Amino acid sequence: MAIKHSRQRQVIKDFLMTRHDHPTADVVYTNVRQEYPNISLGTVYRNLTLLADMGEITRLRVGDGVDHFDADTSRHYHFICSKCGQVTDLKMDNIDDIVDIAGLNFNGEIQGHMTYFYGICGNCNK
Amino acid sequence: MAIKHSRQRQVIKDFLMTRHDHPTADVVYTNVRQEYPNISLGTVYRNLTLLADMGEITRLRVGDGVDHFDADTSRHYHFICSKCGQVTDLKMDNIDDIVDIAGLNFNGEIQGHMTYFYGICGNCNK
DNA sequence: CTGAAATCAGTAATCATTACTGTTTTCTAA
DNA sequence: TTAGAAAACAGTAATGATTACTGATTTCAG
Repeated sequence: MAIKHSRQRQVIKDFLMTRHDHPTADVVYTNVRQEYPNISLGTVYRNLTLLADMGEITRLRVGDGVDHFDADTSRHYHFICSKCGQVTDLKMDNIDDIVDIAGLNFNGEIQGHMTYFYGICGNCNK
Repeated sequence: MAIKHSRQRQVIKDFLMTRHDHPTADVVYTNVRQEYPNISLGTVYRNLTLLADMGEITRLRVGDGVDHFDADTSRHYHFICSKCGQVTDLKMDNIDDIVDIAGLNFNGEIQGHMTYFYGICGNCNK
């Protein structure tokens, strides 16, 4: 199943690259729709999954029951506000060494870890 | 809304305390059903949520799209196998200090973090 | 330029979870 | 002990995110 170029996938990725707030599939859909009025929600989901599988974007699961997507594929951490649900990037070093710590007493192969932080964001905290 | 005792809630919690594999609501349902044949799935969900809100059990979100539940409310970390989906406890110290690290350059109040590890478990790795 | 493969739009189906409703259970206080 | 208000229940319908299906359209190698 060789991957062929698709206008829709390009538009989706282009849109995602303009945003730094980790939109959900539905937000991607309604926005991309402005410029590509009859794109279908299924297409958005399929391409987000495809892009994520290809490593061109990242799928984010921050415990709110909805997947978020991020065009920034560099390893970094996220914060989700318990009040407004906003997802923001955190400026901090990677803590990959905790994978080693976790593996010390574990019989199996730990390939990675997922960490996110939660609390009240600056806006909601005023 | 004072909380009243309920036979069903007791049975659910009792069952959860016998398991150390972090079952999902559906697994709780089918098992509790053996001993309480006409308990409803809604009751299981309602009571799992209630118990979690009361802090008597923990709701686990390990990125597989399904909530898992744990009668062990002590702070500890989890590993989820990418192959079989099994969730197991990890024997390691807490790394709460990463909340401080994360908060260094962040404008807002970080209240906690959620971390889970993934990879291939000992069983699947054979 | 052609045709097989990939992708699409639109829609139906799935799956976990929550909401609703009329009935039953719990438990306080009379 | 018992009445009755509040809480919880069983059963079922609804929701919301995501995936699967289908016949039409697009892509692109030869």
